[in-house]
Amino acid sequence: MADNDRMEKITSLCKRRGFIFQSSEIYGGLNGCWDFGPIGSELKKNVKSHWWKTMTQLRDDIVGMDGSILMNRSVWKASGHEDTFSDPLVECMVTNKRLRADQIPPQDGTILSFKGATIPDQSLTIEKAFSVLVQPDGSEKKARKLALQYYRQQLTSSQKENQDQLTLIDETSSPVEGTTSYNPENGSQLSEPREFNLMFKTYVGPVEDEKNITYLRPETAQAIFVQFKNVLEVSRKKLPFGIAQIGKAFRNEINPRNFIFRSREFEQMEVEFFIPPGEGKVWLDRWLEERLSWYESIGIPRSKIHVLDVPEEDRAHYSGGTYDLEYEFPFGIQELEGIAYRTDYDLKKHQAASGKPLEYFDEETKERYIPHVVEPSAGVDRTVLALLCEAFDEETVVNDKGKEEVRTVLRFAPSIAPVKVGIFPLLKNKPELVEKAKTVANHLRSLMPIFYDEAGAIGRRYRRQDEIGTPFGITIDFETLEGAADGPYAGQKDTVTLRHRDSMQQERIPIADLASHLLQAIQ
RNA sequence: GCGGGUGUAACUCAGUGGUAGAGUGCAACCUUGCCAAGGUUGAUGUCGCGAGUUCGAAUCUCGUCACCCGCUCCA
Repeated sequence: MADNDRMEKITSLCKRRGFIFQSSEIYGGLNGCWDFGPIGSELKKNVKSHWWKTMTQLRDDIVGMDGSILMNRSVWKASGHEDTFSDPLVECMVTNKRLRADQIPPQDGTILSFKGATIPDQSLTIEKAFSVLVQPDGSEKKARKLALQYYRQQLTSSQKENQDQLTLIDETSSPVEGTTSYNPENGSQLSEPREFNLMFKTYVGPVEDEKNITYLRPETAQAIFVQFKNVLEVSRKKLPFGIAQIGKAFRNEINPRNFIFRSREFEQMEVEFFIPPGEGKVWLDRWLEERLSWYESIGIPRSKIHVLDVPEEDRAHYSGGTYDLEYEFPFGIQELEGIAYRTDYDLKKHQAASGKPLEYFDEETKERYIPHVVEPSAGVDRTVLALLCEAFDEETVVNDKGKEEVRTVLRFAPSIAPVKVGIFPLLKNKPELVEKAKTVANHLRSLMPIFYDEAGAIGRRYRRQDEIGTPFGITIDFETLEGAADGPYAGQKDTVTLRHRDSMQQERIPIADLASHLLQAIQ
């Protein structure tokens, strides 16, 4: 299941070869933020263009848009984000479990209060007040045990040696009715309520005034909903039709984890697909199939994707059905994409809050209604990570001297590989080879991302490209200049060696055929 | 947010109070006729950051930041 070793190798490769760096690294980084380097940004760009092309260019029923990250605060009030993304939370002081302050039931009982605890031998005293609620049917003994547990957690590791001798001081007790300051599960005192806001708050304009508050968008979807009417109007589409968008979103995650998997700033690729009411389930299943075949097309096989039909109790409040597409990451099976039937929840909310009609008039049935929505929502960064995990391979090969060694290779599908072809003169110290290689490089450079490399032994240059997943290598050798020694092009000049990343096999091919051959292979 | 671990060159890591190291990689040159070859030379370090203790700190103490693991959280 979890394979930490593999994940570390991938992370390390990403840094070493310029896929992904820690954000603001020279200042110690920033939790939950990452930068894409030269190769990584190319890979990410390929994922996005491939998605964009599939969603817009290759079909007639989806148009694109690019919404702003900052929006009128009313958007977040109407969508429900301001309420659900921001809660006063309290924490159990013993278990650190977080609870919503407004959901604690009032309780009766007796409060046992302590002024602190002490270890007499070490003349060590913790002076922190702590109290426990003893429920009418509860025991005081248990309450004291819980208090001791709390004080033990306050000890430093060196003080913990004699924690058995810890005793409570100044116990007092008083009855109480209807308190919400204690954990209903164990009676522990709760911390003061704190605001937990998962949205990044900011001010529009230079004045930090309450009325200027808005948020960095926590999802791109809302930009689409609030522009639904405009896009419908100008695109002259009829239902069912969709609006696609790729863009950044921000969530102040409590605990970013797993490299770029859960970060605070991330990029989403979303379609809001508008449909007549009653067609939700049908389109949900159609989109599931669409999306699975898309992942397949970029090199993530269906067998590696787990489709989770999210049970109703786990779904978002607005959802009338959700599929989670999960990928087998080395750190576990985790969500790549959510396909949610959002019903007419969002448009209905915005229509009510803005007072602007967001209805659709169906010319055929002469019905007027608020469209329902099916939303395939994918994470760009997660997809990139899945591609890296899927592509990463360590292959044992026998080297020149008959010794076994490890070849690290990223087996990207050619269509998404950051660099398509490496171009090498066999030897650097032969000007005719170098000159010819540069001519070939310049010939191909306008057609695809190439990498020209003349430094070091040819084998090393091949392996360097293997590590960033370049599917093809072209070597200009003496046969290029003097004519092929044998094979179909025997005697013919201007042929090169074409080397394949996965098999390491080589073939001869005329320079004149390179462009068309490669362009076809990287589609 | 809690607990545990880690932080030294681009990467992997050694270095237990006294001059900052290795392997790999990188760069240049030589050699080299196709899979990380050989040789020579070279560059790169605020030892994560900040305080403290000390004549002296990569090393000890405290704080802090980041990453990893386990919880927790994930509208």
